[in-house]
Amino acid sequence: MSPREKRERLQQFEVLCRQRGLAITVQRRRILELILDRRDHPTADGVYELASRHLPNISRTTVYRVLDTLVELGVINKACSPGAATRFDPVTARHHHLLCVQCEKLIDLADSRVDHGVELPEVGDLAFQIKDFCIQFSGLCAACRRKPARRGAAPPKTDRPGERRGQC
Amino acid sequence: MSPREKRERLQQFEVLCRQRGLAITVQRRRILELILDRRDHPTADGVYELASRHLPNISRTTVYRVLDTLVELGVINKACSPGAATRFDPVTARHHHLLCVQCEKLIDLADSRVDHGVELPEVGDLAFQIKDFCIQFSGLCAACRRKPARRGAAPPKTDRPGERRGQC
DNA sequence: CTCCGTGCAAAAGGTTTGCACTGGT
DNA sequence: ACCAGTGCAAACCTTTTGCACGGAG
Repeated sequence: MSPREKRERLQQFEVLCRQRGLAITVQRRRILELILDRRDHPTADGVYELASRHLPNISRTTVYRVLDTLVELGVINKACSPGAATRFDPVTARHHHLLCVQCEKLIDLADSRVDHGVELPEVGDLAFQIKDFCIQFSGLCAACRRKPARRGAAPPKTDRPGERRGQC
Repeated sequence: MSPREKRERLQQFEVLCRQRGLAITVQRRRILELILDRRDHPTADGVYELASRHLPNISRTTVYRVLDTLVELGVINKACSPGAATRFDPVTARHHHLLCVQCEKLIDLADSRVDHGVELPEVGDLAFQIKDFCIQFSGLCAACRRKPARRGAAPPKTDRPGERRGQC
């Protein structure tokens, strides 16, 4: 990530913290910086490794908690693992998923019109051989739309379209 | 799933087992049946719960092993969790992922042309409010294309396109 | 009859929680 | 000075592994 973009992201992070009354601690700042420098989707443990170099006394617990916070602020995203445990799907034909970002319910979507427009990307330079794809739509399920908010989460903001909430 | 389709799937399962010299055990058959009846993406533990009703002495270990086997046979799919641990992504703008089904490397794909064709599905009946989406392309990364196969996996079959290998 | 598959127990990750102390605000 | 945030340890949950027995081929 470019130094300029990185600076902007850090600034955005501080603004969000102040908005929500969250402290801007060394740990939060440093961990965010570390992740912004990465393009390889580190695991929590990987982040801990990296963070340890800068903050020798940091604990894994803190790393987990900070990552959670950063995800809630929306400055980073979780990749994969909507729930803790792996889930299994009897449908092996191509289909897509609706993931509720609140209760993490996973719903099959058998609408084949959806993916007709998807063109396989050109990945010649990556030498990646694509075999299939799956689209994950994220949002709120019927039940969660009725419930106002979840514990500890931000107050219900206006739903700016384009705002990123899902994880993938 | 319709009784007819279910019967077909079970038959396909038995054929695949015989092809690969795998035993058709009560546990494998029953667990497959259970999952075919579900549309709610049960976790391994959920499957264990269900299976326990029919096979009181079954162990969690077996459930895990059977699920693995069924996924390798291709009669069910894993949903989510390419790796054991959650991974974090500094990129919060919409982008997509290339997932290597062998080494489980996750690569960002910033090709916005890809998703221009995606039309949001009609989910009025589900009352699901879609906020965003993410496409996961699965296949083989450059490194794994060079390596022949992985431990214990099926021998390198011809790559029929349309064959489903990825998990999502 | 021969192994593959199972069950049990124990270990190995990954993540969360309770509690006391420390450092931002 | 107050309280959110941290560090430590222990608990917890999910998954994997080693080993001996039993049943499918």
